[in-house]
Amino acid sequence: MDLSHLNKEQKHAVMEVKGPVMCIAGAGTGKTRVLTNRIAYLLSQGVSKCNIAAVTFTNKAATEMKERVASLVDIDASDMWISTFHSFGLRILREEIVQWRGYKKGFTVIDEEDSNKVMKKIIESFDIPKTDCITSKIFLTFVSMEKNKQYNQIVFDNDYQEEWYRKARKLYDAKLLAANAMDFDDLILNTIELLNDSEYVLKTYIEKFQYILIDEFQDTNLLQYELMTILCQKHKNIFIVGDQDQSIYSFRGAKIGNIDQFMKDYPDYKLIKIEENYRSTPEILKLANDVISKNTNRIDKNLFTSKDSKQKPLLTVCNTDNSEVEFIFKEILRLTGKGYNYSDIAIMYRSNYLSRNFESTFKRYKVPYTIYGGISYFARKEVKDILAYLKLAINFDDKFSFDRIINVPARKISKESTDKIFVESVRYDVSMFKAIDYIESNDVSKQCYESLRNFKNIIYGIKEFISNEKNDIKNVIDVILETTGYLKMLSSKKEENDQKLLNILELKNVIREAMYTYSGTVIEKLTQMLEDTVLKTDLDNLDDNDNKVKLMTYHQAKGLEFPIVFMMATEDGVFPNGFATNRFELEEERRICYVGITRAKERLFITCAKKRFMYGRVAFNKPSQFISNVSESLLERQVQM
DNA sequence: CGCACTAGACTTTTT
DNA sequence: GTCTAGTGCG
Repeated sequence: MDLSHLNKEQKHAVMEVKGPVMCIAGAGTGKTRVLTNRIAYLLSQGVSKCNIAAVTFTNKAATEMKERVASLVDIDASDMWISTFHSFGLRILREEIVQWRGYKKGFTVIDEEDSNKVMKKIIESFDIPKTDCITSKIFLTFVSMEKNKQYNQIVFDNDYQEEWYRKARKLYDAKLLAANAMDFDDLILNTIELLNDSEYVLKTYIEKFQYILIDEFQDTNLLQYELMTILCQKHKNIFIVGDQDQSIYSFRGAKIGNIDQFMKDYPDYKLIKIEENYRSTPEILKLANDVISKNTNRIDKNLFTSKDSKQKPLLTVCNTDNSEVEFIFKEILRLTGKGYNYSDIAIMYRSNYLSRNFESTFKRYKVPYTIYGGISYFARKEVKDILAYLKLAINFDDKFSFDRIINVPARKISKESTDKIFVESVRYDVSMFKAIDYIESNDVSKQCYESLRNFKNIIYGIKEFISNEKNDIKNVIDVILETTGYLKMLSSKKEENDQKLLNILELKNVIREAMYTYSGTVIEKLTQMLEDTVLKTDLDNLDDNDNKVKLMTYHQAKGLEFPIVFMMATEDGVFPNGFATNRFELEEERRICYVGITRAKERLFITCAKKRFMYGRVAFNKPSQFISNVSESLLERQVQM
């Protein structure tokens, strides 16, 4: 295999295939290239593709990795174990669980919204007075912390809270199990437990995964690391790539400490540092290096580049948030006038609300733009509603889908009536859907009784449509829209529901695509697609090469690069965020800043405003300490008139 | 059951 | 300032 396009360190990281390897790859040093080439190299050395596992954090990264491996060695990589941590766990669980700890084959995975609904019902059932310390949100964070073994992070306000939490936790587990459902954390936790429970399963997978690769290692949490540790215990060919300076998810449980743990667990590990950056100009890199050098406990590294010099990053101190927007726009117009495309430009900020100022100005200047953020595609209410009909038609046992749509659109089926159905379903040990048959006409209102019959017919209608292989399967979306009355509901307020309808119709494309990507009968393909959508946040193909200015948070920008980057609202209290107080939190903010700077390839503009409207008040902010502490020579500075 | 109103919150969120 | 979840009324 040809590795001549790699530099010395990259080559080393690709070819050092035996034993534990830690690869420190700074921003823009070709991390993905190393990973994909390493997998390709393994394959070219005769390693079978089923003996390799590679895990990342995003679907996007996983898809990209698969595609690039496939093109490097010209194989079909679609069935390779290259996936997100969660899909990885799910795949093992799906393959191995027939009957396990009460879980049955065909279990469902629920998202945070569903978890929240479950917890809310539990707290309601306690029938205790409302308090600030007993909310579903707080309890769910506790559940997640417990599942992730972050026991030390759980701090109860008082005994009362702890007592109710313990009860809630038990009920939460029981409800999920009864519904044959797992939450996101369970996908990792249960995989570990299953491996612990079953000698056979453990043996299968530790034999199987001869080579393990972990991407973005700095963002792994305790459980994810534990899972991979278990799996590589036999072959110990574990390769981790990461950059502790880009760890910006500790609020989600990411543990930079896993890097130290790795060094302890595998004392004979090999360290490979990749420091040559292929992305940014020397001026941008110098600033990045200077900013991040103020963090403590780093494995020291110094990015360098052989790229040509360009202008220094420019800090502009603006008077107000509005004049900051003006400044950025004038620059955008100037740059596009010089030949840059809109798509070369990204505006980045710490918090989503900061994008608000831009919308009206973008429209006024007629500059095309996309603001990233907000609710992701598969989490949208209307999308989930339609999918719930499809899920229920395929699987009558899907309690979460049943609850979701039994009265959406409103069809006079009250909460009391659904409670009655639930009672019947428990009594006869059948699904909620089947339990409708046990409801007598005098149990509920006449309206409700009719609606229930009708509801059954709707679901049977959908089932019939998807069972007939002659039908064009993507049209099931039209069938659902029509028969459920969903279309009628949306038409009532046309203007504001237009986008919703478009989102729903986009599902036709999703289904069409699924017919190509999955195999089996139509229903099998649909089932797989529906299982996968829980773990998807956005439409992969929606990330575009269209000629628009992109606006996003630094978190969303991780892994991306742009010729021109504007870092706006770089002010103390905004960035670093006012919530960050202790040293640990400030260091994470500084890493976010580092991520921001290193997104830029050619030009970096940093702006701040002396006066800003925040939360309906005027705030007088100082320029961010991250930037104002930087040595004089690294930055061009200007103050707006 | 569904709408309208009010209180309160208000970083980041790969799954 | 703006969005949300939760309450109360028709």
